[in-house]
Amino acid sequence: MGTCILPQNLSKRLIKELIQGKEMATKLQLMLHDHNNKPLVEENIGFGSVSSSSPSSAEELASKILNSFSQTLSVVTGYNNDNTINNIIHSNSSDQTSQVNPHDQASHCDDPSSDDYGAESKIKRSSHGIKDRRGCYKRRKNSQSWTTTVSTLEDGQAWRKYGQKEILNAEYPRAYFRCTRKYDQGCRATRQVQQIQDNPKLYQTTYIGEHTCKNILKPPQMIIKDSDLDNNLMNVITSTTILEEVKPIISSSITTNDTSSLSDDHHNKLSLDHHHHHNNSDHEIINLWPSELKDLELSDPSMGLLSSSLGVSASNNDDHDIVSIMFSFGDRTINTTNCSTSGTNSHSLDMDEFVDTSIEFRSCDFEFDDNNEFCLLGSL
DNA sequence: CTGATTTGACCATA
DNA sequence: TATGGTCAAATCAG
Repeated sequence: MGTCILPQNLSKRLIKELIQGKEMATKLQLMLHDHNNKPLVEENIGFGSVSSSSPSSAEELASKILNSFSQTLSVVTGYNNDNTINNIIHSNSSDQTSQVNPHDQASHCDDPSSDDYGAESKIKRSSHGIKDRRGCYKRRKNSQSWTTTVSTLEDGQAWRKYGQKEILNAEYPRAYFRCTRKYDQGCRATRQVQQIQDNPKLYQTTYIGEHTCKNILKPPQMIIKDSDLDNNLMNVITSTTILEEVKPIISSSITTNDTSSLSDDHHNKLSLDHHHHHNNSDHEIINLWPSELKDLELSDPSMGLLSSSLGVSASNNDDHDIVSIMFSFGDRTINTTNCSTSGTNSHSLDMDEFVDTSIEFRSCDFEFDDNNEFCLLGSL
């Protein structure tokens, strides 16, 4: 697989929408400010026992939304300028990592009774005289795989380590992980992790196969209807602006032309994941937040990491392009949609789920009028 | 044959 | 008890 390239029309649409999102966030910030000519402050904004860096006011929240838009915009524009996301290497070609395919197997171990991952039947070879079936596996070929360089072993997914091996000409051993749902759900996703020789603080992680289990925590997803985009999409844009806590653990390096955007006052680190999920024939669904965040939230749901994310989705077909951006905070979401059809544009910012006892955004809509001006419908 | 990958049993920990 | 790491052994693949 080659370098991911966002199609130009889609990237333009994406950037445009991000700009509009940024403008909306700016106006939202102003609105919150103008309400009483001073920032609104809520004692309880619904983050539970938030950490010190969680937003403590609607204004701060708006500010962070704005910042997230800015950061995401920087990444998108930077990415599309030179396409240098070096830490994501798509590979279906053969390297030292074996490529695997669930349906392309040949093994003498095709004992029907061994199907469905019955390995956990706990039959002890010693007590039953049954031949040890260790290592009796089905190596797969041509399965989708991708390699990324990360600074942590955590990726938010449930892996179980099943092996470690010294690799020839490599200073560090390679660790093998499988999905914890392998046996109860037959999920065949695996990953391999190996410290990078030149920089042991970084890990080269190779994901092999896709998760087919349902219990893994899934991020918001980008759905690309145009199957032609399959191989050349930048698939994840995640901003962690809101999540100051996770800065130390998110340091997947991203190279863009706009390096300043990655080292601003907020020290925001951005992480790109590449997790394709081909759910059906013509949709590509892409995870939108770094898996590091998922894991962190699992360990401490009060952090609200999963729900503090900027999702960007785009779809593209013959009739129209749709780009939507969704913010969610806890159980509240802001979804912006830009639908362009045959030269007409409409924009809306739906906040119907943005319900909070403190800020009461219930049933209010934001829209762009004919002049493309942002306006508020309903009332706070 | 050799190196890489996976299994299964065992063990540690929460 | 459930979950996950360790590791020797079995097996795959070149």
